[in-house]
Amino acid sequence: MFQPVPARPDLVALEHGVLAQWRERATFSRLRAQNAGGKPWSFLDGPITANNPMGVHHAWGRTYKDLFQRFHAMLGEDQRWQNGFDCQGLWVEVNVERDLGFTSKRDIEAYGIAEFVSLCKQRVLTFAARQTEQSVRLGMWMDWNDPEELRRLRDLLAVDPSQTTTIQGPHGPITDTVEQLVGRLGMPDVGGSYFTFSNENNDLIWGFLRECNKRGWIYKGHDSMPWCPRCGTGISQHEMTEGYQDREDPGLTVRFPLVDRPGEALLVWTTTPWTLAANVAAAVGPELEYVRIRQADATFWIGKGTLKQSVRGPFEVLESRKGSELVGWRYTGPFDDLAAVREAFAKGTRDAPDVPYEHRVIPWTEVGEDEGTGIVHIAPGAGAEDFQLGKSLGLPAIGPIDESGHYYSGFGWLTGREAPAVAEAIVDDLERRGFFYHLEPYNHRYPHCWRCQTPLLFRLVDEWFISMGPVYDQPRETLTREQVDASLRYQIMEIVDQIRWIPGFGYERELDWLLNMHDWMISKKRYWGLALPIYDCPNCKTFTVLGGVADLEELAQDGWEKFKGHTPHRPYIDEVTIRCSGCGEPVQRIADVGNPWLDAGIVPFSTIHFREDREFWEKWFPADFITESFPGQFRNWFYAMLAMSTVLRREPPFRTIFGYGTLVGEDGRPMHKSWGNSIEFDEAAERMGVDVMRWMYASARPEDNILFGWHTADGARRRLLVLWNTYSFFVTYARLAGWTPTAARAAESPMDRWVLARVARLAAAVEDRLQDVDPAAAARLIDAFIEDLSTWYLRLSRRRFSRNADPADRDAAFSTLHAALVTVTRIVAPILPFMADDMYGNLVPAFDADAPDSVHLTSWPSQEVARFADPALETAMAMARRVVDLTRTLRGTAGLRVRQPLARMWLALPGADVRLVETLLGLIAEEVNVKAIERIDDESTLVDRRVKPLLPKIGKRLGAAIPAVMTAARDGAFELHADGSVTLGGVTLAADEVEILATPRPGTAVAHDEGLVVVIDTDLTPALRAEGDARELQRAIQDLRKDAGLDLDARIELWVAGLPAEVEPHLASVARETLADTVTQGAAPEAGGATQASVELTNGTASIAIRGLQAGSTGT
RNA sequence: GGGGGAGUAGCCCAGUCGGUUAGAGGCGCCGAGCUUAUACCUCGGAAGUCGGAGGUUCGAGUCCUCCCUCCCCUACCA
Repeated sequence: MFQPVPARPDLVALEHGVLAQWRERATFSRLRAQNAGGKPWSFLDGPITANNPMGVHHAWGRTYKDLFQRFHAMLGEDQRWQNGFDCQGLWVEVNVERDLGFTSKRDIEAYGIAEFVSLCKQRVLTFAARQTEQSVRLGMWMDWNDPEELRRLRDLLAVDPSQTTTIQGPHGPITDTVEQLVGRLGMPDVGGSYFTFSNENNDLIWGFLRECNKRGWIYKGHDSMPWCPRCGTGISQHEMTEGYQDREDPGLTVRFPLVDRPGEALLVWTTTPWTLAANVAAAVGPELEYVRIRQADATFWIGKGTLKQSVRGPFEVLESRKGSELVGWRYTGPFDDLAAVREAFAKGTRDAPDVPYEHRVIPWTEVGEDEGTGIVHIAPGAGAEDFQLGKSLGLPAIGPIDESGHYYSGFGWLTGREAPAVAEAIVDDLERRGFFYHLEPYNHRYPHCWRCQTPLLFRLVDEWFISMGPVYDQPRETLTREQVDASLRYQIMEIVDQIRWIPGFGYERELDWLLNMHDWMISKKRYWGLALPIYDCPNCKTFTVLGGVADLEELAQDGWEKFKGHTPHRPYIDEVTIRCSGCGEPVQRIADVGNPWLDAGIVPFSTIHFREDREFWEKWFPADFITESFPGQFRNWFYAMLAMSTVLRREPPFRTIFGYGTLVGEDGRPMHKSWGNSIEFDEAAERMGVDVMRWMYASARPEDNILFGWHTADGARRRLLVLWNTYSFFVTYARLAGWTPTAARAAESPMDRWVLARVARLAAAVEDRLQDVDPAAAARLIDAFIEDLSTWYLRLSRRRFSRNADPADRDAAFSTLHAALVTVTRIVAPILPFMADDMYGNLVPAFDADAPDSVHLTSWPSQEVARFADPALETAMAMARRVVDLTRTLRGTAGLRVRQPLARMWLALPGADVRLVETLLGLIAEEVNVKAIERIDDESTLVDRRVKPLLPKIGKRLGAAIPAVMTAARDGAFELHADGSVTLGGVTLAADEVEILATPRPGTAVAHDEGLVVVIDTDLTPALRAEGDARELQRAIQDLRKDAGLDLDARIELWVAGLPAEVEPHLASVARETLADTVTQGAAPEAGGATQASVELTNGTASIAIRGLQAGSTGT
């Protein structure tokens, strides 16, 4: 017997039960064993940052990852099932700093880098364990580490990283120091998720960097770079985009008095007053027009086009000149007395190093007039474009601030002060000294640190880059081999060409990024991350890039013993000096750590053992499939993998990339705790259940944002409950009937054959959609099927499952519904792993000793059910359903409820499948409660024929004659010819250029749709009315049974009073349908525990009462 | 600033090669009906200047031009 199933399931409890069962039965290990040796399907997991608990947005992507892995497992394909954690970088550092209450890098240095780095590792282990547990809860099947073991390693690491311990690997126990075991996580002997902080990961990046250096692509850049004063590090172009925010800055207009033109001054505008101390020049547009104006006793030079926005108060224009005429004018800078300025200027320019430099006007074609004064303040030490401009003219550069954003010494009263905070003081100072002109707040988008939201400053620094190569000003297809070989970006583009991008715009977007990106800045002046293997000799200016820790050991001069035994992280790695390849002097590693996208970009190599097991690597590389949320990844993970694979192999690291959008609250706004639209993963899992979440995710259109919230979840749950209710119905009635699955029997009735045909098509169609990476379409197909199964198959077949049904037909119905449900559980298993397995577990294993005990161990069912396919039957059934709809509409307008039987209806059917539809007439008649259906033929007086010209076929040919033809068609003014052609509107159309449809004659009570015409006989005889009354009576009694909470098979006593005589003949059948053992004409006895009601019938009101005969019946 | 996408019913959104009556679907609303699997489901209804303006065409939600709004990518305009 099937286990009883509640009508309203507790999905969360169900999920916990299934999780326990998977654990106890080792279901996942058995699946892996079962598919071992199968055709490989290589999924590569993009690492999730192990820095916080995972959120519902992660669950979206992880649902995709899991559903595709499960689907391919059902195809029998072998997989690696390796999850990944992203471990290194500023993300983790910032949180550790916050926990410690640190505000600057000085705090970290004081605390100790070794201890700080250890805390970063511990944090990663903490959240790797946490995310592992959450992912398991989501139903994600991966080769997970035991979270307790990760926490144990973390705790041991905190106490003493050098202590020895033992963990269980897939091939037996492994003993090593805690630090080394942590560094070996994810490697073949240790197993489990990969961690990007692993020794192997870091080491392979070193190899990649050495390869880049071999080709001359690594260089040290000296530039004005965006810089976060809080984090104390430069911000790369990749990171800038994420940090733009609206911000109000002081819009300050200052006067720069001209040295050679007494009484005249330039008006210059800036939004960063702190950079004025680094001013070197004032730029004008050589082609722009500038005017000299008089205001009170002062005269100013200003861009003509900026007068309106920049000049306050009345003024008089004195003269006008082109910008090029201003070039070379000397002016007095606002901070010329500062030692740092004097010192920088004393060195002169590149072209005249012996003559002290003086502030002057320089030309710059980029100067515009939309904002400011048309004269641009240039500070090469505090702005990127300024730096480039200064460099091209050989001007000096003044770098005013240190890594925490404070002025260096040599800046007088500014020294030691925080640059962004001195704006007000500088304004006061300038006002006092006569440099001030005007100040007003200015709102603009300004770059901020993506991690800590601090506004960025521009600072003169050295950073390390991988050159992306030249951008050629010509179409890609015209590039020569030599050009491509000289430019990494075009090499990557060739790789991008070989990848399938879903959605398609990802392809263009990646190419666009590659074409426009700057060189890849790989250095970060921080602590926790890849130790860049760059040894920059201060002595001879050559730098060495190592290709692995083995190189380091070989070249080590000093400090190897201090490093030995540690993972390749700061501070220990910094202890080792090597011999400079240029001059032989000892040289230290640069202090910088690496860009974290190097860490994630190498995983197509590091996680599949590129170095230590080439055969394995070749089996799994390239990945068949990756999927990630696309915001950011075109310039981050996707880019890093593409770049690294291009350098190392010049082949694609993955074949198909499936990107998806952003998860927002159900109000369409980003989730935000203070907006009340934010939902934590754990809360969602335990309140809505993860199958519901997975259904929402799978159904979402990936390229759009998904709206996630409790209400949208309710919608998804409703859909799933329809499936559940079908299953619950089946189990309830199978138990009542004592039916259990037996050898499959051929379905005979059209309805049974139809539902099996439907499920066969579903299996094939879902397979097709999932193979084509279109889960949303797969979910839509499943959704439509559930609807068909419940509201058509089951609705019409319900009586066949009842106790009174014909036993053979009832068996057929049970057998069919069982087969359909079992197949559906297998189809939905990848998306709804819990509900599917729970249903399957009840439907199958107890009755089939050969069947797997989990749906996830079954194979994809499309082959097995393919023989049920029957498209013609499906088409005919669709027509039958439309007939039923039309008939219901007619009954509604005529005020005839479906319970009221009708004598007959007439039906006009178009098309060729008439014979097939005829086999369905019985179904239609029963569903719409009519005694007989008559076909309407062409000669019928009930319908006319109508011509529908097929416009796409005739449009081009007829052109301007169309309106006349269409008017004639509408008016029915046409002439039919024997060969099927039609003349109308003065034109003759061939048979294949028109459709002939039936249409109701005006004035008839009919419904129609695309030539399908339904007419009902609304004439009610007394016999029909009596029969309707009987149905009414029967329904009222069933309602009473429901009210009384009686079991489905409880027998009852029935009393009926006031029943009109004409209904009496039907009483016996009413009693049979309502399981009434006794029927008494008259009122129920007083105080008999009976439930009563009254029923409105055609000829009066009847009173009814029932009493259950079955002891202790308290409902289902 | 440059590039891409989008704008269709109260909301989320389909809409093919241009085809005459704008609608697959979902949510919501109104009305009716059905029902001992389903506080569910079915049927019907209301409601739209297809962002705006021009153009091409026998015919435009669909193609073209310009404009408006939103989103995404990209960008240090001082």
